[in-house]
Amino acid sequence: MQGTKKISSAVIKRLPRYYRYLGELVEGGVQRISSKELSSRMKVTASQIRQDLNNFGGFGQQGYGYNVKYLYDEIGKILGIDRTHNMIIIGAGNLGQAIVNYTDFEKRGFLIKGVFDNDPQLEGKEIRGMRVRMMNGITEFIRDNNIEIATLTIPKNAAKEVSSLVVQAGVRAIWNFAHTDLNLPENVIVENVHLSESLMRLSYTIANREQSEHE
Amino acid sequence: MQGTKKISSAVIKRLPRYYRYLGELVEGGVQRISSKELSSRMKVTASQIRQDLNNFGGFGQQGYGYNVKYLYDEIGKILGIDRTHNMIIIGAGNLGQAIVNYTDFEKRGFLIKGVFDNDPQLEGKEIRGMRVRMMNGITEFIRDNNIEIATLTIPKNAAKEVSSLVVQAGVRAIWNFAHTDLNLPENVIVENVHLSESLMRLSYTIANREQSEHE
DNA sequence: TAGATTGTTAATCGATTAACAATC
DNA sequence: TAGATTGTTAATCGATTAACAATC
Repeated sequence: MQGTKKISSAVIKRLPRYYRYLGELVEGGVQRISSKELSSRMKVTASQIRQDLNNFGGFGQQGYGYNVKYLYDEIGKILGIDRTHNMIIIGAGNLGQAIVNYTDFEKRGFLIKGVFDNDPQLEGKEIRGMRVRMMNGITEFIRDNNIEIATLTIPKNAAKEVSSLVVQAGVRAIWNFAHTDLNLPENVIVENVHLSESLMRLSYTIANREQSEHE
Repeated sequence: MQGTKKISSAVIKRLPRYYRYLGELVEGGVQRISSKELSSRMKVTASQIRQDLNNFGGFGQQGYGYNVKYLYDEIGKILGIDRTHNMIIIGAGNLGQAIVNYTDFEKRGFLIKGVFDNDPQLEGKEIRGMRVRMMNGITEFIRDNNIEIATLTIPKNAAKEVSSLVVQAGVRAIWNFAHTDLNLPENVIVENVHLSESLMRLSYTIANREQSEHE
């Protein structure tokens, strides 16, 4: 329902964090909250919260604030987690297993339908009740199970090839943990999680703090 | 050496990606590159590359471009990976194990000195030649081993307490995989990796693309 | 009603892109 | 030298913050 206005990626990056805080408030039994109160908890400006939300419509009420549960649900809809998404994990190493075992994703509607690897030693291994499958049947699996998202927890040298393969089989989005950029058609959605880059940013900040401390 | 000018976080976020691309060029035996050529590979503007680099000094040469190896090394220094960082992993579940087993971090100078958990069943378990330790000795361990970074791969309900504990023991930076914000003194560096938020951004984009496709 | 707080416009601030003189 | 490409200033664009009228 958000019309034609383009939502900036800065806003989209913040949405899940709003959702998390509102979820905690719901759990805590809080029924209403003002942008001011929420801003002090989240350490952002109240102005930013109101601006962000108003990209999607007016969810609050003057003089009252926001109904926590309602706003939580609305942001859930905006984030597209009011429905389920079929997902596969490619790469059954520790990281792949960690994602399969983290049940919160399923709670949010991301249904893990299959786990794949190319190591014959892992074939049939059970991870949270799911047998690891070999890569050869993956195209059919994607079609038969209406897979929307493929999570890549594989080494970087295999990532470009595997991502092309699953996209051709019909996957619409890639959650990419491989330490490389993928080269896919424009209409394929890619969300990168580059852990080594995250660690380098941490390292940058350490190096930089030290410097100012020594001055 | 970067003087007093404050570097924007937008620039810092891009630095590791420059470093990755330059590393690949070094491996590929490429000796020089222009901002234009790099920009077309990385799909950013040449102007942005030159602006970003000039925050830290002039690394190029008019009419020539940049020496790949030199620029790679210089960005490495800026990122603080020209030296080693002692690190511990708290939480020996799949995610913690994945990080311990991912040897590239060690190659970049992030030395994993210990792995901790509070599950007695895991005590002494070997992960890449390292015994899992119980939490009770962690304060001494941090002091004795000069630990700079603590990686938290533990559930969110434990994260705030554990992070305070290790900070008090002398840790300067937290690499936080727990799905919560930590509440630490200003001088402590926190780098968050919130996987569920990443997945929600992916989901947002899916929901949003569908909409425009249907119009 | 009076007080509170939103939705929204205007002002400010910062980041990106364009342009070009300097110079290798 | 002529051509290429940087470093850097200026112009543009976008995001954040401030302010306030609308209204619950």
